[in-house]
Amino acid sequence: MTKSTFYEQVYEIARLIPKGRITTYGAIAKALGLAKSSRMVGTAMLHAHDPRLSVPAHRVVNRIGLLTGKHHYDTPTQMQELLEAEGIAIKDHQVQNFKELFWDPLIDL
DNA sequence: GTGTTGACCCCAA
DNA sequence: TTTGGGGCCAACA
Repeated sequence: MTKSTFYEQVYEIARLIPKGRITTYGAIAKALGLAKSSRMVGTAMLHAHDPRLSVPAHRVVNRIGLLTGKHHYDTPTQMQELLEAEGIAIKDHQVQNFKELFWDPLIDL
């Protein structure tokens, strides 16, 4: 944990996201003590495309539940498909019932 | 060692 | 109410 980079920390939190739930970049950043640097979380997710990391990046959205990162997937619809496969409804690239599906990493801690 | 970039967030007009 | 701009910090060239 001492030598792990900031990205590793983000991946760790992301892996804790329960199936069928989602969280936000800001929530993860805050959990790491960098509430003002939520951008780093998104950047970390960009590197999370590696399957070995087992990071459910599709469960991470911005604060309004918008699938901002879908454009970085193989196909623009893949992120939405993955979320819908877990029972999360998507409409206009936005997560429906976002408030209910939202999972705060701080709670798990 | 310096500068640019970025899957964001918050505040002020 | 909507829109615009600043900030923040780590990784990369």
